[in-house]
Amino acid sequence: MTGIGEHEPKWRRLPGERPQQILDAAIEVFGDHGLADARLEDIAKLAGVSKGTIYLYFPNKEALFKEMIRQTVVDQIERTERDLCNDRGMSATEQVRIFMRWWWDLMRRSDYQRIYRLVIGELQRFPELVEFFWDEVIVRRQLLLDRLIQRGVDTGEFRPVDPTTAGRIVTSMFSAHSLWSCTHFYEKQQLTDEIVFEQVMDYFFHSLAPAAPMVTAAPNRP
Amino acid sequence: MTGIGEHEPKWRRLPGERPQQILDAAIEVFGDHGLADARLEDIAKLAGVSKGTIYLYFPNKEALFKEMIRQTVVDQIERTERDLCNDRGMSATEQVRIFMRWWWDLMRRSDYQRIYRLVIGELQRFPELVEFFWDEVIVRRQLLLDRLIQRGVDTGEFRPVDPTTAGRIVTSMFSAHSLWSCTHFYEKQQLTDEIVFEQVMDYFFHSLAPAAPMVTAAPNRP
Amino acid sequence: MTGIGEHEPKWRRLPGERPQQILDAAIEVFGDHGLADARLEDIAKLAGVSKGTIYLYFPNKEALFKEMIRQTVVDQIERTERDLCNDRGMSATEQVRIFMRWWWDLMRRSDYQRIYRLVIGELQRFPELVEFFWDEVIVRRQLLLDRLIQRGVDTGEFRPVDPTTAGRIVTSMFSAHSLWSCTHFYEKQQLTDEIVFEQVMDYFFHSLAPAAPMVTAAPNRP
Amino acid sequence: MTGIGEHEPKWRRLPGERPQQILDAAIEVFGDHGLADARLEDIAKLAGVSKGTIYLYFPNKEALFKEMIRQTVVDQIERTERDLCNDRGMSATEQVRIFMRWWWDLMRRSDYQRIYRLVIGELQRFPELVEFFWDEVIVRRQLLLDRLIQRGVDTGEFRPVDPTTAGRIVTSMFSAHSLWSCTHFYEKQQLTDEIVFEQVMDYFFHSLAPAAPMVTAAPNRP
DNA sequence: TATGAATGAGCGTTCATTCAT
DNA sequence: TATGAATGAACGCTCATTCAT
Repeated sequence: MTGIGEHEPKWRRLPGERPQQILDAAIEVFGDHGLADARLEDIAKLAGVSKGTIYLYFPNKEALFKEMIRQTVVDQIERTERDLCNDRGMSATEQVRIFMRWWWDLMRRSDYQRIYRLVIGELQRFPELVEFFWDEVIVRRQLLLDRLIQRGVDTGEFRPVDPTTAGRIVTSMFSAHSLWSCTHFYEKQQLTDEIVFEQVMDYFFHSLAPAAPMVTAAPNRP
Repeated sequence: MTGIGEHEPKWRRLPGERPQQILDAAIEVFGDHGLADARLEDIAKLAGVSKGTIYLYFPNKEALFKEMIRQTVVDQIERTERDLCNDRGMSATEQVRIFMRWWWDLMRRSDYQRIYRLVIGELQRFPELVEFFWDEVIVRRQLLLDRLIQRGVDTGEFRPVDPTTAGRIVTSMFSAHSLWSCTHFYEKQQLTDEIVFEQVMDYFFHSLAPAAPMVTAAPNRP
Repeated sequence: MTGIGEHEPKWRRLPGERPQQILDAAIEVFGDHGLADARLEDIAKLAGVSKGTIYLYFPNKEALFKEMIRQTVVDQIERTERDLCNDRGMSATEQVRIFMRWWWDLMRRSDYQRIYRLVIGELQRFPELVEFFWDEVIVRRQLLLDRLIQRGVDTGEFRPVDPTTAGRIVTSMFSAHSLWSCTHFYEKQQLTDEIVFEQVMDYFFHSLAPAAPMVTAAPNRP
Repeated sequence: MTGIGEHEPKWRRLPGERPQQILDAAIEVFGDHGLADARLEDIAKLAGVSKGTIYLYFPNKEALFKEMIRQTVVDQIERTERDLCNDRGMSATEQVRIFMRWWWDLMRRSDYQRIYRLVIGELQRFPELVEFFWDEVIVRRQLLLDRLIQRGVDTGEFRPVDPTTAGRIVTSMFSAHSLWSCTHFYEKQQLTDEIVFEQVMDYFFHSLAPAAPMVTAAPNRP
C-alpha cells in the first residue's frame, strides 16, 4: 500500500494534497480492477473526496489512469536510483547482486506489480504510456545495470558479453518470476521471494562465468 | 487476423463453424481490448454474425472469454506436444534448443501473445482462469522440459541442476521478451525474434555449463 | 392440468392436434408467467413442437394468448352448461346449491384460476378479451342463475329480490374466495374448499331468507 | 393520475420529492402494464426524470415495484385506520356501514385498484408480495371489522356468527365488484358505485339478520 | 473549491419473429 | 408442414461526465 488510510475523516486533509490523494487511490483501484473495470466512484471514495472533485484535477478517467502510471513510475524509479548503493569497494558481482536485490524488492512491492500488470494489460491501447514506461523504467534501469556489468567484464569477473544484452536477460528473468510469484502456485512449490532471487542470480552469474573453454550452443554433429 | 472475413455475405456460412468463428473473433477483440473493454457487438461483427447468435453458443461474455482462452491455449499446447520431436539421436542441448524453438515460435504468435497478456492482466480478477492456464500451459510445458534437461544432466552436458528450476529459468527469459517484443522498442534496437532467441539460448546454455574442464557439449556415449 | 403429458414422444401426436397442443401448453405457461413473462420457447417445448411451428397456427404471441383465453373459456362454460343438472324435482335452494357447487368446482380448477387471474391482470390492455370473458362467462352464468333464483322467489323460498343482483352477489363472494384460496393463508386458517363453500352458501341463503319482519339497513336513530 | 405533470421543465424540482415522484409514476405505469411489461423508461419519463435517476433511489425494477405496492398500500391502510370513526353512539350496523363505506371508497380509488389487480396478477410469481399485502391489508382490515361485527353480535343486532367469517364474506362481496366495476359493463347496467354499495350492504345485513322474531335492527340497550 | 444529484449514452442480455432448409 | 438457427429491436442497468449549488 501507499500509506493512504481508507477511511480517514475528511477534515484532516490539506487541500494541496488532493491530486496526490486521488492518485494514490487510483493506484489501488486501477490496480485491482484494470482501467475499464475500475469505477471512478470507488477511487473518489477511497480518496475521501467526491466524484466531481476528480474532475477538478484530471480531465477524465483515461488521463487519471495515465497520470497515475506516470507518477507512480517516476516516483519508484527515482526512489530506487536515489537509494542505490554506489560503493566502489565491492566486486562487480557483489554490486550487481545488490542492485538486483534492490530491483527485486521494488518489483515485489504490490504497487509496482499493479503498475506493471496494467502496463502489460494496456500495452496495445496506450502506446504513449508504454513508451513512457519503457523510457523511464526499462531504459533507466538498463543504463544503471550497464555500468555495473561492464565493470565486471572489464575486471574479468564476467565473460566478455554485451552488457545491454546481459542486463536484458537478467531483468527478463526477474520480470517473469515477479509476475507469477504473486500466485499461490509459487507458494505451493515453496518458492519464497528469497529462494527465487537466489536461483535467478545463480543462473545469471553462471551464465556470465568466464570459464576457459567455452561451451557452444550449436550441437556437435560428428 | 485468423482468417475470418469481415464483410462476407452472412447467408452462406457453414453452421458447424459458428462457434469457432466466434472464438476467432473473440481472440482478436478480447486480445485488443481486454475482458471488460471488449464489446460483444464488435466480436459479433467480426465473426460475421449478429449479437444474439453469440448467445446460441456461449451463455455469456465471461464464458466466451474463458472458452476462448481454453480453446486457444489447449489447442496450442496439444499441437505442440503432438508435434514435439522425440529424436533420440540428438544431444540434450540440441533437443532443448529444438523444444525452445517450438516454444518461442508459439509464444511469438499473435494469438498466444494476446492470451498471455490477458492472463497476466486478469491475474487478480480471474483466479480460475489463472489456475487453468497454469495447469494446462505452464505445468505441461514444464513436464516436457524436465525430461530434456534431466537427460542433459545425466549425460553430463549440463551441470547438475534441478531440471524444474532450470526450466523455470529459461522460460522466464522468454516470457518477458515475448511480452515486450511486440513493441517497436525491440525493432529500434534491431532485435529480431531470431537474435533474441539466440541470445537467450546462449545465456541459458552458459548457465548450465558443467564445471571447468568440460570442453565440448557433445554427449558422452560410452 | 388439462391432460397434456409434458414429455411425450413426438411421434405419437397427430398433426390435426397441433393447435390444441399448443393452446394447452399456452394455458400452463401463460398461467404461470403472465402474458409478458411467458416465453414462446417454453410453450413450444411443453407442446412438443418447435418455436417456428407456433407461427404456423397463430400469427403472434398476443393472438395465441387471446385465442387461448377464448378457447379455454368457451370450453369451460360449455362443459359446465352441458353437465348442469336440470332436475325439476328439487327446491330452488337445492338447485342453486347444486349450481353453485358446480361453479365452485370449476373456479377451483387450476386452469380456470389461471385464466381468471390473467383476465384480471390484463384487464386494461385487452378490452376485447374482457368483453369476451364478460359475455361468455359472466353473462351466461348469470342467465343460468337468474332462472334458478327467480324460481326461488316465485316459490317463496327466497325473499322477493332482483335475481340478477342476487346472482351477482353470490358469484362475487365465490370469485374473491377463489382468488385467495390458492394461497397458504387459507390453509393456515384451516379453510378448506368445502368449508368456504358452505360458509358462502350459508350467508347467501340467510341473505335471501324470506323472514317476516324485514331488517332494514338504515340505522335506527331513537 | 396522481398530480404529476408530464412535461414540466426538469430543472426545477424539489430533490426531496424525487422518490415520491418516481413512485407515483410507477403506480401508473406498473398499474397499466404489470410488472414485466412496464418499461422503466416510461416511468422515468412520467416522473420527469432520466432513467438513471431511478437507480439513485431504488436498486432495481423489482424493488421499485415492491416499494410502490408497500408505500401505496401501507399509506392507505394507515390513513384509513387513523381516520376510522370510533363513535360509540352508533349501532353496530351503522358502524359497519361507515367502515365499509370507507373501505369501498378506498377500493374504488384508481391507485388501489391498480395495486389490487397487480397483486392478484402476480399472486403466483411474487409470494412475498402477496404475504405483505395479506398481512398489511387483509389482516389489518379484518381486525378492524372483527371488533365491529362482534359488537353487533353482542348487542343482538346480528345473529351469532363468527365475526372473522362474516368479515371475510362482506369484503369478498366488495372485492369482486371492485375488480369489475372499472369496466363499462357496470356502466351499461347502470350500476353506479352508490348502487353497488347499497346492494352489497343490503345483502350482508340480511345475511346477519337475527332469527325470526327480531323486529328492529336497533341494539338492545337493557 | 467541492459536492453529489442528475444525465444519457452504452452495453450485456433476452426473446418474439423470420426464413432457409 | 416443421424446424431451429439466426436476427435485431428492446430493455434493464451502469457509470463517466456535467453542473447547479
